[in-house]
Amino acid sequence: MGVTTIGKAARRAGVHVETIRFYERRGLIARPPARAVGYRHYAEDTIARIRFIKSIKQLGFRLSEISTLLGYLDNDDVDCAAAEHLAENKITEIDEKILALQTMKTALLAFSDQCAAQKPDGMCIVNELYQAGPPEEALSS
Amino acid sequence: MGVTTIGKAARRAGVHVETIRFYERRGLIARPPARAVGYRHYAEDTIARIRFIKSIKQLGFRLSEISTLLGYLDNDDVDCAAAEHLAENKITEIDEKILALQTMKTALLAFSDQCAAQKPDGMCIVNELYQAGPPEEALSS
DNA sequence: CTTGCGCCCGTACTATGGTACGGTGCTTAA
DNA sequence: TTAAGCACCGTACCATAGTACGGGCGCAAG
Repeated sequence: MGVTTIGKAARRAGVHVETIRFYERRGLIARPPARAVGYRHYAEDTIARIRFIKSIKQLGFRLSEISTLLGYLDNDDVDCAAAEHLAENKITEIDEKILALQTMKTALLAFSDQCAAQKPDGMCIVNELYQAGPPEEALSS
Repeated sequence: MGVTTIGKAARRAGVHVETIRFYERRGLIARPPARAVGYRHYAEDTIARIRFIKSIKQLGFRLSEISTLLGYLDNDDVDCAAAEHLAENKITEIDEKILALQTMKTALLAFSDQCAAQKPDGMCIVNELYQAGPPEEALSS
């Protein structure tokens, strides 16, 4: 029973079988040393590695970034300064996304308000916005 | 000079030529009535429509959603209640995204702090996190 | 009239993170 | 021993919003 096949590994790591295979293709985890015996056998540290990937991913890192990070780890080449740097860059990135979303939200709220204010005549501002089009000078993509 | 070809239309609407063609394929805008004369000619309202798409997109709506909205508009089937509903759904969606990002940010900040605290021995917590793996019970995807 | 830019079209490719499929083969329990 | 159930593999596909490409023409200016 002790043989950890890909299915068991997937269950233990909390991912799908296909995800493990996908990570192998991407080079995030090594594929077990060929099937001399039959099926691939997954070692404990591989499972830990998959869980690590999963948890880092939840911090908003892309697989490509995780790949780089794992490269450092595999070479014992991670110091706190580098790790902090990664984290801070990601925080900046996240802040930018939040800001963009908040901008959208503000605009949507303003839109909603205009909608509510204009109800009496039954005509929605969407119609006017559509028929008029936004101002011509708003051309910066 | 008055002939608005796709290139001029694109410049005036603030998008790329390929984007217009892409929108045509998606059915967001009608493709001008074939080229009897030669090149396609873009009417003013088509340009306004593209600008409308662009501005709605900036509110966070997907092209598929914009497509639906345009369908309503084309049938004069938009009232304020429906428009407000769309906006509110989108706001909810945006709030969820913001929340997820803020969760990430909090975790990253905690991570950063731990990094800063552990500097003395030169070992980064990333290494430990990696070698230990996250707790086994964290299996809910 | 010819050069060259712009437009035509379908198709393929980009990034992202998987998910699905189909045919074969190993493995294990009844 | 045999059938069920995983595992193996490559490849194709999902959504998203374009972007790029290549070959073939139109059209206008010089």
